Amino acid sequence: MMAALARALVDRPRASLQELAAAVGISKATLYRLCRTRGHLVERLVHHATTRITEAIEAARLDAAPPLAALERLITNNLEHRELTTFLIRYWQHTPTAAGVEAGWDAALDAFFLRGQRAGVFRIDLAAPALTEILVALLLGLIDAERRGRVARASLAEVIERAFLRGAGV
Amino acid sequence: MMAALARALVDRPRASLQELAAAVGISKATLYRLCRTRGHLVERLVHHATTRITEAIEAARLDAAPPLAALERLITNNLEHRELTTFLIRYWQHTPTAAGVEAGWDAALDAFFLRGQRAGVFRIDLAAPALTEILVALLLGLIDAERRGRVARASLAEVIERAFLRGAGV
DNA sequence: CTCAGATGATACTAAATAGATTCATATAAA
DNA sequence: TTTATATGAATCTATTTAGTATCATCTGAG
Repeated sequence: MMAALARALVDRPRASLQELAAAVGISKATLYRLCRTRGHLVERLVHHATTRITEAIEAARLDAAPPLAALERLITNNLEHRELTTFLIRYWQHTPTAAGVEAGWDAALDAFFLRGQRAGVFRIDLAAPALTEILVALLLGLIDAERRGRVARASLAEVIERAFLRGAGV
Repeated sequence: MMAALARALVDRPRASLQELAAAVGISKATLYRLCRTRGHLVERLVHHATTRITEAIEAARLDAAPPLAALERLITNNLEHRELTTFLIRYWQHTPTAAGVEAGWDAALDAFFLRGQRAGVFRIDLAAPALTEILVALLLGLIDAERRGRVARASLAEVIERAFLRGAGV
C-alpha cells in the first residue's frame, strides 16, 4: 500500500487526492483515514522510505565487509525498495527532516568508496563522491528503464553491477 | 526563459501558475500571454525540448562517425540542454506526441551502440538497449549531482565518459 | 447469525486555483 | 517627444480541490 502510494505520487505529482486514491484502488475516504492531509501523507511516506532504505544500507555492512561483497548487497538490497527510492528522489526536497538523512547516506557511501579505493578495488582517478553518484545514477536510471520495459527485471542487478564496475568499453 | 520554466516545472510540479511565474521572475499575466493554459505550456516546452535534443543527437552523427568520437559529442551536446532533458524525463509521459520521438531516440542510440559493439568498441555482454539506458542514467544522474553540488561542473563530461567507458573498478 | 470494524459513496464548505480581463506603467525604437 | 509594444498589478468568476462528515454496505471473527 505504501509502495503503491509512493509510486502514484511519483507518476502523477499533480493528481488530486481523489485521483491518488483511485490510482491505488481505495476510496478517497479511506485515504483520508490513512492520512488527513496531503502533507501528512508525504511526510509519512518519506519517513517510511528513509527507514527502509537506511536498513538496506546498514544491512550491506559498507563499513566492514569486503568491498565487492558489500557493493553487491547494496545494489540488491536497494532494488527491493525501488518505489520508495524513486519516491524519495522526488519528495525529500520538500521535507527538511530528510535532508540530514540524505547527508548521512552520502557520507556512508563516500566513506565506503574511499575505503575501497584505498584497498585497491575502485579506481582513484574519480573522487569518492563521484563514485557514489555514479552508482546512485545507475540504480535509479536502470530501475526506471526496467519500468519502461527496456531492461529485463531478472538481469537488473547484474547489469548495474557490471556497468558500475567495468563500464561499457571493451 | 524556456529553460527556466522547464526547470521550475521540474523542481515544483505542484506549483500554481502564479508560483511558476514568480519562480522565473515574470508576472502571472506575462506567463498567461506566453501560454494561456498549463497544458499549452507543457506542450510547448515538450516540443521545444524534443527539437533541441533531436538536434543535439543528430549533431553527434551517431550513424557514421567513429564511435568514441560520436559518444563524446553526444555527451557534451546533451549537457548543454540539461534543464530540457530533465524536463522531458518528467513530462513526456503526459504528451503522447512525444512518445514517438522517444522511441526514435532509443532506436538511434540502440543502433549506435550495436554498431560500436560490432566495431569492437563496446562490450557485447550487455545488450545494446542496456548500454543506451546506462548512458542516459549517467547523464541524468550526474547532471542532478552537479545541481546538488556533489560533482564539479567542469569535470562533468569527463566523469560521465570515464564512468561509462571504464566503470569504477580498477 | 450477529456484531464490530473497515470501507465506499456521497455531500458539503471553505480555500485555492485557473483562466481571463482591464488599466496603468515602463521600455525602446522612430 | 511620440508611439507601439511589453509587462506588471489587481480584479473577477467559474472550477477544482482539500478537508471533513454522514450514512449505508461489506466482511470476517466469534
